Amino acid sequence: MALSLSGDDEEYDSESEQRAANRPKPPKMAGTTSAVKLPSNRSSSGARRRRTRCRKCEACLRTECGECHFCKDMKKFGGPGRMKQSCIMRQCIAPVLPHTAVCVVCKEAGKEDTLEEEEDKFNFMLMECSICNEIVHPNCLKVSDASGVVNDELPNCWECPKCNHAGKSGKQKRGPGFKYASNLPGSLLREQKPAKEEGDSAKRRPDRDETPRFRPEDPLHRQPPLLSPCSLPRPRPEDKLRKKRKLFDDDDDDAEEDLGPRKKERSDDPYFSKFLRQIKKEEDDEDVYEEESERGREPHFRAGVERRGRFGDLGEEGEEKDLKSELLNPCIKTPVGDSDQSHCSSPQAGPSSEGGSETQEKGPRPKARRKRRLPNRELSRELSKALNQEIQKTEDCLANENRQPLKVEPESENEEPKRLFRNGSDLGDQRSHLKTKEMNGTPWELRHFYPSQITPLGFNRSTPTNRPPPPHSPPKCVQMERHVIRPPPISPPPDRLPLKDGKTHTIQREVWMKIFGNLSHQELCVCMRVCKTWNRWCCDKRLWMKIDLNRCTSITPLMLSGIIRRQPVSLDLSWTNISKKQLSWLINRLPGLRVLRLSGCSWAAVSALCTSSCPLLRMLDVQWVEGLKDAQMRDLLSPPTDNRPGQLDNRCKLRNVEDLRLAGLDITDTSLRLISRHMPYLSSLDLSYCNHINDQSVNLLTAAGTTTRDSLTEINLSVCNRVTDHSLNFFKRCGSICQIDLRFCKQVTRTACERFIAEMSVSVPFRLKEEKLLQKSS
DNA sequence: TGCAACGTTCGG
DNA sequence: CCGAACGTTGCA
Repeated sequence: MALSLSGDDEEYDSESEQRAANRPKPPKMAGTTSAVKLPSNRSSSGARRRRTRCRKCEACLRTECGECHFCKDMKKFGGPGRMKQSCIMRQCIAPVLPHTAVCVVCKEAGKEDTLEEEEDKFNFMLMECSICNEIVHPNCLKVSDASGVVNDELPNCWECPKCNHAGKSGKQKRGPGFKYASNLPGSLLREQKPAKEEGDSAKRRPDRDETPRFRPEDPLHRQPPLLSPCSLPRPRPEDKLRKKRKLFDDDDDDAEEDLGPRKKERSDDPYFSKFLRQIKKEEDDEDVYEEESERGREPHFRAGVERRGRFGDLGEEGEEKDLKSELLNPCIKTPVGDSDQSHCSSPQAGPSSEGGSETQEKGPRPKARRKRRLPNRELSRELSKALNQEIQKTEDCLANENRQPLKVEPESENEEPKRLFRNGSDLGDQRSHLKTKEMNGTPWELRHFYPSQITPLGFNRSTPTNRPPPPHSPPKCVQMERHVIRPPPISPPPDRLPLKDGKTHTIQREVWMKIFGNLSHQELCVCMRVCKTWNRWCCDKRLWMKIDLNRCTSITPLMLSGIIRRQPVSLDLSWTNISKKQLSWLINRLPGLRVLRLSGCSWAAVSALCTSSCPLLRMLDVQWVEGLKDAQMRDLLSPPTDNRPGQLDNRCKLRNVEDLRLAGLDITDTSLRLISRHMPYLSSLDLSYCNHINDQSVNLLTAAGTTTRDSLTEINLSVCNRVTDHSLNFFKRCGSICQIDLRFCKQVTRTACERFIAEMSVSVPFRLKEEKLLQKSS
């Protein structure tokens, strides 16, 4: 077999062949060293060589989390050890060829380390073809006119000139980092269907167009109320949409605007412009930079993201859409291409392999080029690539050293996918759509006002149908679920900004950080596009303590990865269509999360909290969650069901919650009992619009022996129509209560409030801040 | 030699 | 289709 590995491979290879032909797998064959089975889709000459950890990337340097599925399986963590998989947090980002790999031609190992010139390095490094699996030194190939296509995603991986020239279509080869894809919300594995791999791009393109992944009506159906219960009316998404969308367009027409901020800075401000030019890497790779930036404008963001970003101070709005996308997707705008860093790391997650074939040679010399084609078969693929691109480029690239002296070239197909999402109609009739959602004559938009903002009349959500339609669970949305999202980076950024001349900028990182700290998220996103160093700096989690995706109608994998990358303390996913898998995945990777807002999401999604542990969570907002009733509250509050030895944790998963928002839920005293029992630190409780809440409920919360009696400082019972004056008596026993909101409680009278104030005045002075809104004075 | 874990198969 | 299982590889 054309395998460039150590001698013993021959046998196993033939064995593999046999196996492949004789499936199902025969029972253990004694005496043979059956090994790597060939992929069933194998259409080419060699068995694929297993890759191994790079041992350098952040993932490799991590220790096992001890909590993931695979860790729990490990013997060292008390598991049976059957799964034999690496910790999810340790999935190598840049799996390398094993040391034993040698060139199929000269039988020697990679020699790039012995060389200085970038080009030599490339010519003497081992490259494994993702199609025929041959491992060769590019220099050992005699193919003259064709060049190989380097797979950005994996070190030492390309489509060799032979295969490339023969027009074979490649399969995406991924390393270990991808192998658990099938176990994660973002599986990529399933995409590698052999049957689908074949076929030319010409065929695929229409294919894709026929099945747009983004259906115009989807976001409409899922449109949450325009007013959140706790805020002023927000501008309608469509108001800004046109403009914002345009920011993301990368059509030629729009390119100028698209590049907007950066270009402007560079041209308008001579100083800044000069400065930027000094930054190492940018100047030499101007084209690359541009291109990467363009490329970075990933199409899917144009799709679902409803641009109502509230990142940073969004008073100025305008570009929230851009912002939100960028925020979560900063790295893909990262300029790369610098020969000393970018490639490097190997798994440059660039768009890779399969897909179209219209790449063009730029120059004669580089023997290989980076593949720039966007896959045009499935959106999921685009997304996958974009994701990997993002992650790998910005994070890991910086960490590794492989070098590939390749040139980047423009890629026309890049623009392709975008069209899918630019259908201006997608959000076009939101307005009319919303109108159809009016209930009981109350405009949709008004349904979620807080009492102070609405007329409570007719606002009694007494039946489930009166509930604001929360988003349905996300449609079976391939693009959202097929992603490998890697753990957040830990590597410290450089202390100083490297400049082109080899020196570094005089201002230290911490000073820059202070400056960045004064910028809005929107501005940060712009800064992220300046250079890799800024990109990393601006991603510092201190700058992203709070991430707000409220009402973002489509949570994409890129967003998820962006979130993980920033490790926010506070995350607002209200009124989004996040799925259970996504949420679960997120929570498990946000160990420092303190504030989680999920209002208006579906119970299907929120139920992710049942299986995930977030011990640090202090604030949980699940108001208006569709389907969240007593039974679900029990699931939410009860200890994990996994009681295998070593997994036992009888404590409530939400035991540290201090602020709980339950507005608009059909919960009864049953839930309140659980809350009282399981949330000893509960200080603020929002039960507004809960129609089952009555005096007895208040009695429960304030009864002797309950922790809530002493811990509660704020309670919101507004628009709870079963609550009467009598409840006020119960509140007298609350030691710490500071605010009682009884606004729009039909059965609560002002007189009773005044009486309460009078009676309490002896010990704790209260006042009426508003009608039926009692607040402790001073 | 033993451990970690890759990549595939298989069962639900 | 998904995830558990496991044979075998790669390396210290």
